[in-house]
Amino acid sequence: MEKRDLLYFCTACRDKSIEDIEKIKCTIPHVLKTYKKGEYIAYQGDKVAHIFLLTKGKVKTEIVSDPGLTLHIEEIGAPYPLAAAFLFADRNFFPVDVVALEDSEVIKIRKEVIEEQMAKCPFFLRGFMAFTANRMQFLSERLKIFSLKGIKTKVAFFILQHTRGEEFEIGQSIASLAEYFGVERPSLSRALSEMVHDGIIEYKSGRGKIINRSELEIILNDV
Amino acid sequence: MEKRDLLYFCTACRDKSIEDIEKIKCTIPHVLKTYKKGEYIAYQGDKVAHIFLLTKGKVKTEIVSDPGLTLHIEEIGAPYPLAAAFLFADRNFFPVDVVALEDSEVIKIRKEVIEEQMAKCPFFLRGFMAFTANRMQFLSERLKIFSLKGIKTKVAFFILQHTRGEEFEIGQSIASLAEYFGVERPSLSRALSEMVHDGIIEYKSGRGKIINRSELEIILNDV
DNA sequence: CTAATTTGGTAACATTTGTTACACTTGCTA
DNA sequence: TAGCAAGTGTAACAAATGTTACCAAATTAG
Repeated sequence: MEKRDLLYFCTACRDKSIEDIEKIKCTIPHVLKTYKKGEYIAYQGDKVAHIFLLTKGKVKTEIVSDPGLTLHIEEIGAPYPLAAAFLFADRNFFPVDVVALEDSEVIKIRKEVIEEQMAKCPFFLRGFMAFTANRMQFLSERLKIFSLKGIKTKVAFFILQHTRGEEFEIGQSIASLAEYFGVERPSLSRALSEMVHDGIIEYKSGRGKIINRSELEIILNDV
Repeated sequence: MEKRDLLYFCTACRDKSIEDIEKIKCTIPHVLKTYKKGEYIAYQGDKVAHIFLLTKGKVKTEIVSDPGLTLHIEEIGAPYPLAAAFLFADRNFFPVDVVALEDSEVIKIRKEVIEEQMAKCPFFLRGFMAFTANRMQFLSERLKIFSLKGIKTKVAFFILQHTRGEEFEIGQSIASLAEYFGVERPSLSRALSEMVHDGIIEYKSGRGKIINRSELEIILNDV
């Protein structure tokens, strides 16, 4: 473990060199644990009393609904704070099992220690808040896109959000945009083609232009 | 404004009587603003430097993509903290306009003041963290449901999440469950009927029973 | 420069979901 | 008790999206 891992949330430490960080007398009580591939890091229903900073390795989460039958949920790679959303929530228990997919390393910091550190170090407080706020923002945006029905509606929303003036850039491949929307690539491709055909937008190789803005609005407001 | 509004996030104050709260010498610098119906509370692109506690009234958010053409996003009623996700985020500007739908009252507290208060009062810190964590949890769950393709998949996930043993309860009307899933009521109704017909579950008036659990798992893992 | 790989457009068809309308139940109210 | 409203199941049809396969364009590797 590097000391930097422990100061993951501290905006003042994040960019410091390893040497500088060694000099800081900022001590945070914690436990360092290593897990072999296949070991359980946390169990469904466990109370979340620590931050779990995954510093090395990779884990998966799964729901066990019946002995022998498990349901895979997602994979998470280091470095990442596990269970950050649960530590301070009213329903503060693990909704899933967490299992090491590779040999992994986890720093566990007690909730009370996190609270103290936030009270003590403004940079840590800001870093922690920034982490949760950024994640909330990310989730909000994705949920907004997902809640829009119809691929053209998603496209219209995306374009209106990513344009100032008349021209927009997709900034990523069609394939990854389709994944972002949660639809199949050919479906997105078809929707785009139809919108071009209908004279609503122009589009070519990642760049586009709004032709009929009010039509875009209509697509969106019809929802 | 009630003083309680100002201590919205403080878990120690939330349940106190108005009289008790009056006795607390906990002062938080703030600005109280009132807006007439139709007035703008914040503009798209504004830097978010305050928490906006909506204490009275109702607001809407909208994207203005072109003069005269606006896109309605959502309505928010008091009491609710506006822009809580943006205050500490790296991208800390309003993504929307915020407009008063009724005569409204807003408490504005500067970011620095919030930080100080969190450092000073553990109850405020916890309350604030609980608010953001609960919201993150809510968003995560909804996003999970939305990201599952196919109504039966959503149903399977929902059931496996809401059951210990063999029996489950929907705990809400089919209509509101359909809304939660983001699908139409008859579609959900059809999916349930088919699952009953296929011998996967039993279901009657809000209560159900898993008949073929492994089939449920298959539906989910096929995704 | 050419071949190989990736990326994107398109078409035909299958599947899912939405839409609309109606019947039936339940609980409540006049 | 009759009548009304809300909630639900269902069916026929329409519309949207997924699936699969193939080709063309763009990019990369050699």
